[in-house]
Amino acid sequence: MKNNNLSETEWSIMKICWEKGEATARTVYDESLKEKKREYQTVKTMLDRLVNKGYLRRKRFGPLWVYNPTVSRAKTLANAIDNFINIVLDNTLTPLFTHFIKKEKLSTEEIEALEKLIRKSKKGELISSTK
Amino acid sequence: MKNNNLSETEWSIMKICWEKGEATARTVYDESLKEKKREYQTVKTMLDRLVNKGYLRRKRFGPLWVYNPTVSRAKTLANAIDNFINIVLDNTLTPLFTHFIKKEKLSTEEIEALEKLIRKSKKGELISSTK
DNA sequence: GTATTATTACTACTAATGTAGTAATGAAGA
DNA sequence: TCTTCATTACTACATTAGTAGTAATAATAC
Repeated sequence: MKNNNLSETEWSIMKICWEKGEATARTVYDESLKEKKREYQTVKTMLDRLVNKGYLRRKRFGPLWVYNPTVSRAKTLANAIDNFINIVLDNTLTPLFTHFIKKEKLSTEEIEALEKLIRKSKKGELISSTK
Repeated sequence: MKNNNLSETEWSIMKICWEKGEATARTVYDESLKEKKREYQTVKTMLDRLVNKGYLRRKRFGPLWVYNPTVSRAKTLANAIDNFINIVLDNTLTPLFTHFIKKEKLSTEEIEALEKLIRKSKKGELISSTK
């Protein structure tokens, strides 16, 4: 089984692809320049790798290829979050929350999401994660 | 500047080191077996790499080396979390919270931490993160 | 003190990641 | 149609990550 996780650079390319929906290599390249200086070929390679990893699909449009995501951003995010919590946090969320407490930079939107989370957890059957 | 981020395997080795405080290669190896089958040499290489990356330090104890962390787990976690939020989540926390809402598996301890977080964010000056 | 065992040091090899060059092909202008 | 420019295809190369083998050395058991 291969490791198909996204690398740092791949994330930034995927972000652009999700935003655009459909895009040519050129478009992605131009957009990616705003974030970091990279050669066109580098971006191209990333796109092709992402196709290989199954995150993107490409279709011919006359002479050029158009790339578009095969997986939703939400789904990919969900995986990444689970993965991160598993590998780094050892499946405990408390360090994460304590971290936020220290930083205490939450938008109203985020606070709302949090309150919703608490309400839901309190009334619903809550699966206590030991340790 | 080198990329000194911890890889997946390195995280699991570091976890053991943090837990033990001080440990010989052998100890770490034995402990790591509980989690996954690996050769002793593999673990040894990881330990040495972690020394190179500056996460571990080693001291001679007679004929053998004893490894111990140079950075606290909390600090390393904090970095990793920031990094993750930056790279994957694009600095928005909402997807993270929505993810938890979907899963709704929070321990009482975690809920407590969350409530504390909300209280703190509400009274303190809250820096609204746009987007 | 010699054989056996544990530990360390050194080395190797494959895959993944980040970066990019060059050749080939297709389109488009003159 | 010939030249030029955009795009794609193919290839390369250094670095990091994951895995581990072998040689050397130190300890320990008789």
